[in-house]
Amino acid sequence: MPAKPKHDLRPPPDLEPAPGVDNARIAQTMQDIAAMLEFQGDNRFKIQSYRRAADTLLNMPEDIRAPWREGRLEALPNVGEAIAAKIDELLRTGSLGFYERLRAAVPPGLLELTAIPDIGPKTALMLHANLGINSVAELEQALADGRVATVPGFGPKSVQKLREGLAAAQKHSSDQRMLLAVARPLIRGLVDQLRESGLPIDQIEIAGSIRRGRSTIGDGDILCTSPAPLRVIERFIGLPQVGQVVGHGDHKATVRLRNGLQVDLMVLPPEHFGSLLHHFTGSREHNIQMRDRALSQGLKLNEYGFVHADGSQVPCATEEAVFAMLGLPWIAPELREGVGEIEAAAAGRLPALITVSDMRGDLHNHSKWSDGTATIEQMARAARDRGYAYMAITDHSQSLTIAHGLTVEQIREQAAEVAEVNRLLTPFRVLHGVELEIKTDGTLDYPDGVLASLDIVIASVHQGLRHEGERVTARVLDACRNPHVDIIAHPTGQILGSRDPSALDVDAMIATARTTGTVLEINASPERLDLNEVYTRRAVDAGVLLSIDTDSHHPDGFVNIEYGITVARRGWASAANVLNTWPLDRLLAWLQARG
DNA sequence: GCCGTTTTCGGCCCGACTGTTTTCAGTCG
Repeated sequence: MPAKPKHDLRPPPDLEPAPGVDNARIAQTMQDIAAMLEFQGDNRFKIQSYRRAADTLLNMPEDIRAPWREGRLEALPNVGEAIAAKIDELLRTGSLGFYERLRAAVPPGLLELTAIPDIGPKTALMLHANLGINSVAELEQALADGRVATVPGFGPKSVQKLREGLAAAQKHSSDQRMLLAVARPLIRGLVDQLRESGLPIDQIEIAGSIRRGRSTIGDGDILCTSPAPLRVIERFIGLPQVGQVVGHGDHKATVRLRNGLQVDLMVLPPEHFGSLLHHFTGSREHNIQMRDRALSQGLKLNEYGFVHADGSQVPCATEEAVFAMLGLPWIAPELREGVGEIEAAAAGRLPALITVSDMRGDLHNHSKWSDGTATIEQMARAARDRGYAYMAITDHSQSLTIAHGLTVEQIREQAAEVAEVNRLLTPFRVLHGVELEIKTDGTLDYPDGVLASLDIVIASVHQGLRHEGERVTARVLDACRNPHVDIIAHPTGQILGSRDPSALDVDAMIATARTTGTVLEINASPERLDLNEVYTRRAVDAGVLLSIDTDSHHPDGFVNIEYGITVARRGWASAANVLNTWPLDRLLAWLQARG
């Protein structure tokens, strides 16, 4: 165990953390501190420390308030005495004196300038010192009237790059991310064009956050091996989807597609493929930890392979070879976030991650009876054609009028149609269920007697998602405690890119689900992916069962299961953690026992 | 500011690309 000094920052047991101070908020503060220290020309390793601490906070599998309460902030990776004290101050008071003093010292508009491509702290400071520029608007003005060209070191090409960077930043706000389900097909299209180009391409793969399966994507990475890198680069930057060539060299090109997505291509000779793939799959924190491990074994690691102390080089043609060199088994890309996967690999304790082929059915789907577009039979046949043994029809309940929720009478009628489809398709099984509204007053949308007559009940919140945390949490916990409720669907209600998660206390829901035996859904719709990977891992750690469902409204929807599986894998889930990997008879017995 | 299978000091991941500063700093991933 690490033997770093411990200082007891444990808060008094009755001290409530400041509201709104969570992992993301503290991480943002740390990133802002790093940026402001950069402006002050502070030690770059100190700056890096704040950035690494921010990464830790964003990727760690638990809520920061847990280690805070237990006095073990300093046990977190990249958190030492000084940063632990700052986290503690933020949690106790909701603010941080050190941060406020920096804010007062750094001109406020400079941070926003660094959001523009090719503007870092040095460039922003030059613009500020020479032209008094304090904001993006002032930069725009200075570019328009030609003053930027008068600053020493700013030649015509630099000015042009600033113009393009500013235009790109205004067109596509830099924090705007694209859904995995949108970005991945785009990048696959580019890969296919290169593969079919007739150029001598040895291997070509998508890397980066797309390969790791992040739910949203900031940019794309393609890498390939070829004996003729320059020809591949030239073909790439000439592809029709390319809107702007940001840069290109002997082994690397960066372009911006017409829709704004930035894509990097790296090309190396074939013997480097494994090293290259590992390097550009990342994440940054995973790579840093891998290089730390290499250094501790007297090796240097880069995208070309390993370098021994005597300078001799060891290229790796496969990723397995990269990991093996460090005494590790291959680690799945979804786990490579620097959150304990290297330690787990070294100890032989990597989970056997769930795969799409583990799934035996889909438990959350809609038909024409509510807001779906297909009949129950069409949905069932599509599920059966996927090789599933069962599916559930779970149309909306009556309160969700916008989705044509079913009255008690209608859902009773629906039972007959389900029975008829089951007669047609046996041994495939359609479970008759409902997506039951958890109403704004906290009650459920059907009486218990109706719920008892259904095969499966999934409960969810669609209305009052903006209720304050205590209220929305109480509604969900009450639903968990109803013995007829089997699954809580899309618990936080988030819509990626457009609707923030509700204020639901997810940890409280996980704790309650653990005692009530309620299953938590990973909704596989690409825009939901709710639970997310962080809460999935907490649920897995707590021993709470998951259900991965597509929430399909038409027969084509089942293919989205891959996105739910990706979230589950990023949450370290195995098939054993997931209800709908079970065979039908085991599932039925479990549902029967719940009543 | 963090960290330790060369441990409490002296390191810190590593390289590509760009523009312009003719030898390298800035930015990015």
